[in-house]
Amino acid sequence: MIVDGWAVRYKSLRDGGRAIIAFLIPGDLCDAHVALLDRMDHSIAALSDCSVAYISRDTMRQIFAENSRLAQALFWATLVDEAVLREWLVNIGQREAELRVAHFFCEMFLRSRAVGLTEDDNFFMPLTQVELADTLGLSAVHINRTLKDLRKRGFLTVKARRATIHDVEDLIIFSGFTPNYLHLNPGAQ
Amino acid sequence: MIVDGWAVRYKSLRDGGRAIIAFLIPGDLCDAHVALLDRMDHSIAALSDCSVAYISRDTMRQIFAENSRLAQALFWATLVDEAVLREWLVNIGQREAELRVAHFFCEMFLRSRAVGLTEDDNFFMPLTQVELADTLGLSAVHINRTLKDLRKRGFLTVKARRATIHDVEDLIIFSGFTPNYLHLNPGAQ
DNA sequence: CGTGCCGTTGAGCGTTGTCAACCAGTGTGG
DNA sequence: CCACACTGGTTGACAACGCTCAACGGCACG
Repeated sequence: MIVDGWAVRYKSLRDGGRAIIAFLIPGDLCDAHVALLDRMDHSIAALSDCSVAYISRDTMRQIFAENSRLAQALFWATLVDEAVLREWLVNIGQREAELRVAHFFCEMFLRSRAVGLTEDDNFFMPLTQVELADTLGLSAVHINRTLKDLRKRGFLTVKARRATIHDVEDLIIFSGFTPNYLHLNPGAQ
Repeated sequence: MIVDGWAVRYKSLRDGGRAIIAFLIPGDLCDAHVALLDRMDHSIAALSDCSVAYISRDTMRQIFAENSRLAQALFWATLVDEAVLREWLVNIGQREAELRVAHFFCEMFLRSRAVGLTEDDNFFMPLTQVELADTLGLSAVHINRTLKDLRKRGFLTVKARRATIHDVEDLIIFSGFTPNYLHLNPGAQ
């Protein structure tokens, strides 16, 4: 489990490139897979200095054997991961560049805020433009131009590993963001 | 759980369109979510006549409480779903149209074969070109042209709700397909 | 003071989308 | 039995979004 910093889930491509599949921020489980799917089908790397907490394979199995509430919580976390992945698929498959980037920043801002990592309207966002490109299925050059446009329109600014969202409500409306997929009220029912 | 036929997981878009997120074929669990995430963040629909088996919410909870091996199996199935989603993300984000379509047919062929639903080199594939477009983040027109190209190159043919893969090995190499993400040997460790 | 990474900008090109027309197959009602 | 409508597939022309290549600027680091 990530305790501090950002990590990244990615796949390497035939042509030497890489596709970024998810970002892990504090509070996220990063490797529930290993306990069950023994072959990993992707890689994980730190993006900044990170602290992580280990949960051993045996502990995982014990949880399933002895603590059904915890097992359900783990299952729940995985289902949320899946929901996020589905939304990324929509974002990348259907939205054009400007909305795509805006949507991504909406998500990361709300997720950061949910774990208390925002300061007013800005948050820790350590990605380079190349990394954003690998994430959003765009070229680095186009990411650059798109960020410029979003800045010019007054939506957001990225500087020195921090992103500032000038008006979250505006950005949510602009990008067509629907926060429900994040299932941010944990275990709610 | 789908027993017979194809179903589809999708999200409706602001502009009236829809994004297709996954296909469910016989053997797939379609709604483990409902038992835990009470709000559904997407929709499911049948694409052909379908038979389904119901597992009640209570049964799901009982499984977690009383049968850790079954709970693990459910968890495992969800992790595989997630792996497929990740690969779709790569496919749509990084590959150009022809490879994208080829990759998709590879996957559906191998998944169908794994549940014994292929006949030699062809299998049930009920999607229209519009549905393929909503799946792969391309326009219907471009799907049409791409299928034409793939046919001309001798890779695959689609006709009357069946797809024929002329040489799976060729198609796998062409599309850069790596089957490991499907985790097709169930429960292996 | 160089070296290297990251960000920025311009020019030209290519893949893919849009619009529009048309064809083939199928089911329906007169 | 034959219009008719409807759905799905096919094709062409043109526009646009995003990519590639290339050059350059700022900044940190050794």
